[in-house]
Amino acid sequence: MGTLALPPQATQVGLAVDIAAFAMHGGELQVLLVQRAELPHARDWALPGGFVQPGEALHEAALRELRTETTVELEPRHLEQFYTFGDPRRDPRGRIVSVAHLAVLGHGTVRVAGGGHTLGAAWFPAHRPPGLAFDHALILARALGRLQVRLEYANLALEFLPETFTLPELQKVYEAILNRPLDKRNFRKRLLAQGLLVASGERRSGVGRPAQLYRRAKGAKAATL
Amino acid sequence: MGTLALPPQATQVGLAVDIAAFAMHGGELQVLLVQRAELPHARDWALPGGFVQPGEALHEAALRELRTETTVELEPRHLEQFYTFGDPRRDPRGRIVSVAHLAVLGHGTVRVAGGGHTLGAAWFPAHRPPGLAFDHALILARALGRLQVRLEYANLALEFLPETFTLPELQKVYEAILNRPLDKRNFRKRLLAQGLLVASGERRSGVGRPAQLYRRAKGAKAATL
DNA sequence: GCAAAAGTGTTAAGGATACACCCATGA
DNA sequence: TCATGGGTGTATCCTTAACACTTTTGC
Repeated sequence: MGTLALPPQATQVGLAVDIAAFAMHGGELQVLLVQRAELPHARDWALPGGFVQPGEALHEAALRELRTETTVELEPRHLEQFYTFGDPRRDPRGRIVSVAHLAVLGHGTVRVAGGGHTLGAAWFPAHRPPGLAFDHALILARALGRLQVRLEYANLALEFLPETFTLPELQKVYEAILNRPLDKRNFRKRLLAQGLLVASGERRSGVGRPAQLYRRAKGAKAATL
Repeated sequence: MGTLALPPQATQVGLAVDIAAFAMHGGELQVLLVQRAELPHARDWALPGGFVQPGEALHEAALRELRTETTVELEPRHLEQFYTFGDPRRDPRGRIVSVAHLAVLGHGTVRVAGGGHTLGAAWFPAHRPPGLAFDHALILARALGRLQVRLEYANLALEFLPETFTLPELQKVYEAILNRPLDKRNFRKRLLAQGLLVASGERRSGVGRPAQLYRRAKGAKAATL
């Protein structure tokens, strides 16, 4: 057997992950951003992210960065890698390649605080973010596109909501992600026809007529890949 | 201004690209493989690929590796990144992260030879490849899945064919990629209804009735992203 | 009883599927 | 004239989109 070391032509690069983490609140789709403490782009807002550690899988790095940079309360309900940004000049510090991830944080994951080497963390409207550091505006735009595509043929919308929810609430999730209104009757027909939802019998009261509560049907699995 | 060097926590990893390059011949979808000359996995077949060089964009690295390892005759008609494989143990030599690419090589790109540090290069049936080195069987499987998805809503099938082609030829491309037969009448209706093809007036003769030749309609753009 | 939000059905159009025979050419 | 592959049309089903009024509750 020969030696199993990295061959000499193996260029070493900095490997990072960035995470576009979404949640619903205030009836709007929000994205989680951190305020950078260091140069370059000090005090600018950016997607949470950082360098992958030795021996760490990519999705582990994404989870760790999310936790340490933003003090989110819950585990992401969905996490997937969606594109790798490797333009040699995307970061002025040198060659840093970023594997971008899309995360969905469930209902209630609203309180965030800066952690580690950031000045803070906060939610921003996903469809009209502030100016972002590096190429993060591009990364966010692609994450939104991916989220919209996933929504259609995975039941990803459920990940934004608590265990029980009403159909109007679910529709608001769809509308916030797609950024356009949907017809109420067609929406209900389509969702119920999929058989992924079951009525829980309870009703949620508030102003107006109380709404039927639903939960994910047994055997309906979360979307992966 | 502060210094703009890589921060100390930036783990350096080996960054590679691997390419699943497809073409049609013999009425079958084929994938281009190279035979490894070096350990690990010496003499095993693998996807062409290699390390990204400093200052080189990811797609440039993919193009370069394709050229130097396999002596293909033509530029790829389509090239896109589709997933990044970063399991810390995917390569016994150390931490090597691979950005996997999907390539379509046009008609006529059939003659290949090994180049650089490979023992050879050859085409294999994409749906039943030989045993592959590293995690390349997984990468190939995902590339096939992506190719099938792309086929539907991009006019990617045209990239497999010469400038003019017949509808039966185009149908064979679809069938080879989807790995199932399609109805001739429905296929023709659907493709012609899209308005992406125009008859060239010429006909191609052979055994049986000559077939109408088509070409891509002006203004029909190649699929990207 | 009024404001506010939930819930409900039908129609029309377009797209997808299933299916069998005739046509043009070369040998 | 026969073998070979190219070319054509229709009926059905399903999915999607458009569209307005009634019901239930809290105040």
